[in-house]
Amino acid sequence: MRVLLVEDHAKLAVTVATGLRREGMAVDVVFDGGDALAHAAATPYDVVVLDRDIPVVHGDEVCRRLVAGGNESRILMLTAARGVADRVEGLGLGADDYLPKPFDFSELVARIRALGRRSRPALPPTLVQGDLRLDSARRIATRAQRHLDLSPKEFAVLELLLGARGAVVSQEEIFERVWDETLDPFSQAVKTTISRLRAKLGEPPLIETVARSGYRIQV
Amino acid sequence: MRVLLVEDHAKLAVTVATGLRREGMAVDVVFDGGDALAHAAATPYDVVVLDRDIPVVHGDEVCRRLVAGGNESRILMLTAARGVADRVEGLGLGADDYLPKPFDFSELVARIRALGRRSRPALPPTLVQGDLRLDSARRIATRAQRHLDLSPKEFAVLELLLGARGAVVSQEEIFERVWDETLDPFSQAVKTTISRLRAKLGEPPLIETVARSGYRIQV
DNA sequence: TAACGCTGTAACCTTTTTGCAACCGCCGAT
DNA sequence: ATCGGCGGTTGCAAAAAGGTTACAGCGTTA
Repeated sequence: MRVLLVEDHAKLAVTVATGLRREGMAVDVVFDGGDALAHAAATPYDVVVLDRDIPVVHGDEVCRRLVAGGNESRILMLTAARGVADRVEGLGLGADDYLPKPFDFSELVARIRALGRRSRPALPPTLVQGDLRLDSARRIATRAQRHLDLSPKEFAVLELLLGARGAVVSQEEIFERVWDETLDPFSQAVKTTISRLRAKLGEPPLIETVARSGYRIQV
Repeated sequence: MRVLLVEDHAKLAVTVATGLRREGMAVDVVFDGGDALAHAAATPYDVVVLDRDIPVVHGDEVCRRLVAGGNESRILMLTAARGVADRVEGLGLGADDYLPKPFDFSELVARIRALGRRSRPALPPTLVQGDLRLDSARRIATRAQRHLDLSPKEFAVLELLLGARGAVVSQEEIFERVWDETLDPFSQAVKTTISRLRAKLGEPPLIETVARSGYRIQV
């Protein structure tokens, strides 16, 4: 398990790093956001433990850039915030987890382990395909800078298709992943939703039909 | 995003499920551990939101069995415990995350989203033979950069032949693997399809007939 | 309470797929 | 040379699949 610890309080940093090493992790320590980005770009860390309040580049910004840059490390934010709103905001930045300070050391270890166990997130928070842009977290869709007013079901279907990266997704799979079991399996809901989606997406067509197989996004 | 909500407090369960649905998720609800295991086995959920204190089979046990059984869903434990020890223990069971009750709804949403952001399995490799390319996942066939508009049956037959890498495939085998048993075994469907395929593939010929044996792809 | 947005259903229409059957042509054996 | 066995082609029609739209139920909102 490779860990990058970003923490400007030298004493705390050393204590934590030592503790983590004792738990068998390979830990690198940096003291500001600039170094953090440099290190993360150079080394494939499993987890980046990121204090929010750090010099040069703020923790939030580091987080944003890591995610935007396609870095595959998991991010664990250390935050002084106690309010629920702040915590949610942290996750909204693309962090995979957060831990409010002060924290218990054994909990930090448990959370790093948990993060390291997870497979790669890989899907960036916003899916992009050509001039189409889907912000999954905020539920916002735009095409060619124009805002698309999608219903929840429409959004979910589009998200699924986009996530498949051009692979054909069967009607069955769409049905299984977007609708719950209360709906009749022979329902025509999928094709209706696709139809409505196409209308909202406009020209040129993005959703292609593959006969007897399903649908796919034009690549 | 497909979610299984395991929560025995009916009122809370309904409230949460409704809220999640409004966020565009497909939510199934069950009220005890037994049903939870049954549903999880039958449906590929992205995330299982698991209350710890549920009837029939305890949440911890459900979690353990899901993990042990190789279930690929992510598990988010809901726990009333406030102490660090209990929280750590929850993660130790194999849960991917936990959320102490009472929780803020928007935080639950954020966490489910974070968990569900999983990597797509890599697309299977494209089959290539000379200037012919078959992308099975996207259902796209091209020859010499020219797009071939193949029907599902045609695609399936070509895929089968290509998969054989130049070995002879008998008409019988093609018939068995591409058509279902509802079709008359003496049907001429295979040769018709081969004929149409050849027409679409163009020159030079790719599908060779081996008298009294079957067909094969030129190598 | 009225208006509105979301969503599933049903009815109806268009397009695609596909099996069949009739017909053609090659080739070896008689 | 003729016949018979194979295999190839093609027009056709039925069936299946997919697309569109109006409408109704429902829950929310003004």
